Amino acid sequence: MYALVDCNNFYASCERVFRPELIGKPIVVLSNNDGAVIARSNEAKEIGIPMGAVAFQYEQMFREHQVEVFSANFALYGDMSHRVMSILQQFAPEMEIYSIDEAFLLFKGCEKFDLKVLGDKMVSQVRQWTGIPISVGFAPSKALAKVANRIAKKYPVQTNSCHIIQSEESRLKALKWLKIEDVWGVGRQHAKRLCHVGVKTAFDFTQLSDAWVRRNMSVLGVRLKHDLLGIPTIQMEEVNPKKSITTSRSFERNLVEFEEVKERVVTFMVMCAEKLRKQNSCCNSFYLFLKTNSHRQDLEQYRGATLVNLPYPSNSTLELVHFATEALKTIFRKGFRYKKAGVIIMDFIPEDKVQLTLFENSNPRHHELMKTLDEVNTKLGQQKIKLASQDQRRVWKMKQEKKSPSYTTKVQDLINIVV
DNA sequence: TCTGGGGTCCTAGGACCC
DNA sequence: TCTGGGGTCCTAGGACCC
Repeated sequence: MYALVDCNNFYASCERVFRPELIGKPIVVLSNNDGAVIARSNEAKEIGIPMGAVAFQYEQMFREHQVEVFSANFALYGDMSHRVMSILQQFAPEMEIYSIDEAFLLFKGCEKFDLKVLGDKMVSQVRQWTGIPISVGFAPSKALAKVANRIAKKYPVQTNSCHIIQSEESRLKALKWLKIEDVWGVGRQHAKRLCHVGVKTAFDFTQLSDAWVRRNMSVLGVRLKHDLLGIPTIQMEEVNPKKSITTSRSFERNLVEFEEVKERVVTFMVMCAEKLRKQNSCCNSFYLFLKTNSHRQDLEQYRGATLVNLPYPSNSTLELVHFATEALKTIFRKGFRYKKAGVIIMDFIPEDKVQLTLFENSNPRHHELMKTLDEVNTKLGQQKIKLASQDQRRVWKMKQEKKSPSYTTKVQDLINIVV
């Protein structure tokens, strides 16, 4: 049996752990630059605030219902996620961390255990040790565990936040209950097409022929169908090193000057390179893009992008920044108002398996330099040592007016308890 | 004024090989 | 009437996830 464990309204719940007076009150968490709603407490959902709501369009609603608004605090969420995962790990022989707030557990060889008892214990222990509410779904396949989890989340009182799909009867009942657009792996496009052929529920989907599903939804669709039939087909996945690393941001205002954009692009590449070294890889190529604000029909639009193949694999910040700056020169056009840019590094190889080239290679002296740089920045805080080409004035420029303290990752932000 | 960020996988079609 | 057959690799675009 598999379990899918999912934290309820995760970001909102994290904020609530340290502000217990907000229990029962509507909370929303905003994206970077305080742009859009990316998490909502149940109370906020009930008021009718949709996912992705644009913050400035909902200001009045926030005021009217006294919605507590938070800027995203990813340091807090990442740390809370880590705590939850480390507790879950103790319950099953195998775990796959699927996202910041979800994990699959595989209970291989645990046939003697009473899953309901185990599930209840997960819920109460995570709640007690971290303050985060979770839901648990058990089933014979990953896709069905997702379904079971949804039921647990939808009916927390009846299920005690833990639902099990094991019998054929419970499987059919669950699939007939689940709308097709809510099935894991069925997005908007597939839902539309499925609707056209009369598929309304997950059960209807399982009645389609493999051939039709293969033709219209590729092998992924076929795997999903079998998983929903109760034949475990979607496997547990190992934690693989990343295949690409992205750093991109919308700017808090439009940027016009090359130098301004360059500063940002350099910083994005610095951040990518740090993550790249953390997984002990070098990259062979990167993609650089910049764009104007596509929401503004009144302004002239431009999207520039370029794929750069490096002459040699590298993870040196100095080298990568150099190539990024050169690449930016080729796509930057004067006269546009830029709203967003980003760097995606890819084609990784392990650091210790770099093939030397005949004419040009990564500067070997950079290796030690980067090691020292990473050590200093780890010890003394991010961006303590910067390149001259980065912006020297401030680290964060994003609009983040309602950010909560980093309660669990910064000593200055620890909560005080007065007895 | 104001609209997120970071990933993965699959497929079709073109270019190329012998 | 008829124009070989069997491959690989790469890329862009589309779909999905959180």
